[in-house]
Amino acid sequence: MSSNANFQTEIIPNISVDCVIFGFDKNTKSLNVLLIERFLKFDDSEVPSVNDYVLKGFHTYENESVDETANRVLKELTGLEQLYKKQFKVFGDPNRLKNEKDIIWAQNQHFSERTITIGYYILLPTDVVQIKNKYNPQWFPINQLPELGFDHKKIIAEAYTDLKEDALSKPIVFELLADKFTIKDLQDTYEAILGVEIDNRNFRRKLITKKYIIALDEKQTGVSKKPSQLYMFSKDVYQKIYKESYLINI
Amino acid sequence: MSSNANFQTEIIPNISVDCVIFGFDKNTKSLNVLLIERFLKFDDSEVPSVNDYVLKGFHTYENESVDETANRVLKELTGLEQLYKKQFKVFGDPNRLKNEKDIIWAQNQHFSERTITIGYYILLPTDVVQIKNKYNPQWFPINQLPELGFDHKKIIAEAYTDLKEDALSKPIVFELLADKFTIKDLQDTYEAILGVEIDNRNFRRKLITKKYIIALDEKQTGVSKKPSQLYMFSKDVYQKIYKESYLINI
DNA sequence: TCAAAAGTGTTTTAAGTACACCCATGA
DNA sequence: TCATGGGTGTACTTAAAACACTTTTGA
Repeated sequence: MSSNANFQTEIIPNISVDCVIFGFDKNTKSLNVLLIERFLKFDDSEVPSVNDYVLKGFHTYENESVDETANRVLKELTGLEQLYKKQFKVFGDPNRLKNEKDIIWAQNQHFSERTITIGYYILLPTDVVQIKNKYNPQWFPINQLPELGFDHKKIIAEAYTDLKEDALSKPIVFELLADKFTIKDLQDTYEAILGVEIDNRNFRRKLITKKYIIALDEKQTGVSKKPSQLYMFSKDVYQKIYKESYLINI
Repeated sequence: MSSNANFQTEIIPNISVDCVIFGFDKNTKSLNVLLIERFLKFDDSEVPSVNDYVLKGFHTYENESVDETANRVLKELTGLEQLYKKQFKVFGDPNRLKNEKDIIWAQNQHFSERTITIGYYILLPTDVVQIKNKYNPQWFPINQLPELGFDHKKIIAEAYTDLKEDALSKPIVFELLADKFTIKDLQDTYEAILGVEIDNRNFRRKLITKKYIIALDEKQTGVSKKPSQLYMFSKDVYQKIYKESYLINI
C-alpha cells in the first residue's frame, strides 16, 4: 500500500487494469460476469458508432500500485472492497486495441492505442452487488456473453480458464458464496464453474469430511421444503491443516 | 506476434520484462537461477556504489508484445529461443525501485523509477546455456542467492512459489531436463524443486506407468556403474490422454 | 398428503504409502 | 571382485466411483 495513494496525481497513459468480476447466482445456478455498456453515437449519424459491452477498467495512477488500481476499479463499480481478487495475466499485444470500434473509442476517450492492461478477476456472490449506479452494470452468464469491445472476450476467456484451474486445487469456491451455505450450494457452484455434473452422494461425503467445512447450528429459512443444514468455511482451519502434500499429479 | 517486431522503435520507458531463468543442474542436483552482475563505481570513489546481482530484463519496445520482450531478453542472455516460459506476475508497486542503490543505478542508466515490470520465468537444463557472453551470467542455487538488486529477491521468490505449485499439476519438470532422461533424473528434479525426499520405488512405479513416459531403446553411457534406462516425455500422448479429470482436490 | 429437495450406505476399484533387498555394470 | 547406483515386489490403507431409495419439511 503506497502511503499517499489518496492523492491521485496523473494517470499512466499506457498501463491499465481490467477487472473480470465473476459472480455466482444461487438462484439461476449460474456463473456470471459483470459488464458495462460501451456506447457512442455521433450527432450526424443515425446508428451508434460503438454499442457493445466491456469490462470495467481504469488506468493506473502514478502513485498507486496495480493492486490498488484493481481495488479502486472494483470499488467504483460495485462499492465493494476486500474481496478475493487475482491478477491472472497481462495483455500486452501492440495491436490489442486496433479494431475499428476500439480506435474510434480510444480517440473519443483520449487514451493511447498502445495500452498494456493487467487482468484481474474478482469472485463474489452476485447478490452483494448493488448494480444501480452510473455505470449501470449488468450480469451475463459466462456462456451467454454479449458482443464485447476491445480484446475483452479474450480477457474473460483467459480469466475463466484460470478460475477453472484454480477451483480444483484452492478453496476459492467459497468466495462465490455467502458465509453460510449448504452443501448443495457448494456443489452447484462447482458445477457452474466446471460445467460438469457431480454425484451428490460422493460430493457430500467428501466435503462434510473436511475439517474446515463446519456445520452450523442453523438451517435454511424461508423455503417450502425440508430446510437444509448450513455450513461455513474456516480459513484458519484450512491453513492449519493445509499440509504441503506434494502429491505429484501429472 | 506483431508483424513488424523486427523494426525496433522506441522503448516504453515505464514497462519492462524481467526473466527468472531456472536451470536444473543434473550433476549437483540443484535448481539454479541465472543472474548477472550489477556493478557501478564512480571515479571519485574508493568503493563501488553498486555491486550486486540482478535478473536480466529489458524494456518493451513500442511495437512488440510483452511475450516478445521476454523472448528477446532470453535470447540476448542465453542465445536460446523456444523454451518453456511463463508470465507469472506483474510487479507494480510505485516504490519498487526506490532503494538507495536502485536510485543511483536508475539515474545512471536513465530509466524511470516508476517502472512496472512483468515477471516471466523460463525453464531449461543448465548445460544448454553457453554462459560466456558480454553479460557474464552466473548460476546460483535457488537456496543460496547472492545479494540482489531492485526487488529481484521478491521476484525470484514469487517465481519459485509459482513453479513449485505448477510442478505438481503440470508436466513442466521435463522442461528442466534434456529430451532423454532417466527416472532418477526426474526424481532428482522433483526433489530439487519441491525440497522434499521422494520414495524411489513408489516414484518409479508411478511414473513408468504413465503412457506419456516412453522407454527408449537406449541406455546411459559413460557411467562407471550399471547404465540406466533412458526415457522421453511425449507431449502428444500427454495432451491426448489429458482428460479434464476435474478431481476436486481442496 | 403431497411435492420437493435433503440426506444417507455399500461395494468395487484404483491409487497412495511404507518398507529392504538383489542386480548389473564398468573400473 | 567390488563399489555404485539401478531396479524390483508386497501388504496395507485410503480415497474415488458407481449406484437408488428414504426422510423431512412447509404449504
